[in-house]
Formats: sequence, structure tokens, C-alpha cells
Amino acid sequence: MGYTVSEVAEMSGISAHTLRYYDKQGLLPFVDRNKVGNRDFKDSDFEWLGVITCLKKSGMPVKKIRQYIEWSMEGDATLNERLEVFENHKKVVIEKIAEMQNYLDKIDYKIWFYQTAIESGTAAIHAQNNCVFTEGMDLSTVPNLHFPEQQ
Amino acid sequence: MGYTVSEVAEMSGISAHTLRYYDKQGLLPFVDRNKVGNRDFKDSDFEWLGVITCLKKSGMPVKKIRQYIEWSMEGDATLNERLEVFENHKKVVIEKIAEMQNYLDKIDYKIWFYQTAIESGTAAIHAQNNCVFTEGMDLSTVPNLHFPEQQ
DNA sequence: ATACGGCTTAGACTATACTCTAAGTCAACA
DNA sequence: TGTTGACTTAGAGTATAGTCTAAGCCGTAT
Repeated sequence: MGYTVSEVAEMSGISAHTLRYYDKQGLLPFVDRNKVGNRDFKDSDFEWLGVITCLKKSGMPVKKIRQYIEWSMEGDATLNERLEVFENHKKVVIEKIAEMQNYLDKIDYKIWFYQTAIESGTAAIHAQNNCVFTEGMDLSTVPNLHFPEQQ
Repeated sequence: MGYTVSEVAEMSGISAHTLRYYDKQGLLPFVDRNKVGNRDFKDSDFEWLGVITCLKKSGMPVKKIRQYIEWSMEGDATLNERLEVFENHKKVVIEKIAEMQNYLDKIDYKIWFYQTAIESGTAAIHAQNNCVFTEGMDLSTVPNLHFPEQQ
């Protein structure tokens, strides 16, 4: 008396194909089956799908999520392992956000670059600008970097 | 008298394999060749690599980056197109950061969840908690959601 | 009775982005 | 004059995450 795979697909926004794929990958061991063998999702399964979606969309690979789900199925004995999963993943997500913020700054620079270039009609007005996109590279042997557009 | 592909790999952190792959995908049309036919990177090419890395790591697919590079090669006639590329991509990145922030909040909830469960020795202490992971799903027909761990 | 629709599975296919291999070229050193 | 080592290419292989197809099962409506 639960939900079929297509009902869950409709409600969750995860396609029925993907739900079956997740199941095959071991992400949905908690989903019941009815007497015919069809998946029979319970209300509480939506919360699991929410957790899986959170981990998935924040960059955790399916394999790692499966490991977390397996631990969850083992009950209170794996509480520490599961805490560690989220603590580690938190660091990853924080790092990702910081990285994105950094890229956002560079994108803003480029927007300014093109806006001012469009105003003056040419990118040549930026001939004297310093570089902002080589961060993280070891360019100690590069004497003079210029913006590509100036070539 | 520039840099070889492996020198650039060393300095940029992008593998030589990947640099050749990017070239094959049309991302590096500005890279010169010497008389033998070997790639001969210039100082200014590092700035291009920085832009490509920025777009790539912030989620832009290779195909879109190639389009941007093609426009860049066409000079001032495509300044508007290139501005639009960055303006659109900025929206995408901002949305991505907001999404990550949202997931971070949920991850923090889970960390609290497991920390308090560990303290008390069982996840059963959270039997009364409301759901936080089903955001975005149409659960209007679901009467009562519970945390999966309670099952 | 039989046809329809939705479910099941295994497994093939796609997309994206690398990553590597094989065969060949070339400059330099012994 | 080899031989080495770094370069080249086309194209094969890998990893990840779906996405789809084909064949078959089952309950219900006609």
C-alpha cells in the first residue's frame, strides 16, 4: 500500500530509470517489495531519497553513498562511521564552495573586462592589465604574463 | 623557445595527456608549433589555461568552453558573445554555491544527529524529529515522514 | 479470453572527460 | 651510426552516472 516506482519518480523528481539504477547499485536496500515483486516505497523512504540526493548533488560518488547506506542498515553499531562520513563530506563541500567563490571572482573580473572592452569597442584597452587566472600554477619561470586577448 | 607540453604540465598541474586532449577538443588553438611540429607554449598561454581551468572547474562543459575559445579567436567582433558567456556562467555558479550552502546545512544537521545519537548510544533518541531532507519533492500526499534511521 | 498498461530484469547504449597505448618522428648524445 | 628520450597522432580503454531497450510477468478492463 505504498508508492510505485513511477509515483516516487513523479514526487521526488528522480526518474524511475534512475531509481532502479540506484537500487541496483545498492542505494535503496530499504525499499520493500509487494507479493508480485514490485517495489513498494514507504513514506520514510522519501527521507532516504532526500539524504541520497543531498550527498549525490553535493558531489559524493554513488559508491561512497552505498557504503554509507550499508552502514545505516547495520544500526547503532555504525554511528561513528556515519558521523565520519558527514564530517569528511562537510569539509569537501566547504572546500568546494570556497573554490566556487574564487572562480566567481574571476568570472566577475572577466565580465568587467568584456563590459569595458565593449564600451571602447576593443579588448586592446586592457593591454596593461595583470593576470588573474594563473593562480595555483608554478609560473616562477614565466617572466611576463599577459592576457590572451591582447595577442 | 617556449615551453613543451610536459613543462606546461608540470607548471600548470594539468597533465600532458589532458593538455593534448584539450588541444584535440579545440580548446588550445592559440598554442604554436615549432618546425618539428611539437607544441610550443608561450607565456601568455598560461593565462588561457587559467581561464579554461576556471570555466572547467566551475562546471562548464568542454564543448561550451570551445565555443568561447572560438569566439575569442575571432577578435573584437565577438566581445558581446563572450560577455554573455560569462554573465550566464556567473548565474550558474551563483546557483551552484547556493545549492551547496543548502546541502551544507543538511550535512550539519546530520552531524548533529549522529553526534547526539552517539552520546546517547542509539539513533532512536531522534524518533520525534521532523524531516529535513525532502525539500523540493512533492510530498503533498505523504502523511507522515520520519527519519530513515528510526526504521 | 485477451489485450493493455505498468511493473520486473539484464544488459546494451550514451555522454562526458579523461587516460593510456601503439606506432612513428626527430634531435642529441655516445 | 645507433640508441635514447621526448615529442607526435589516432584511436582504444576507463570511470562515472545514468538512460534506454527487450523480453517477460501480472492484474484488470473489455
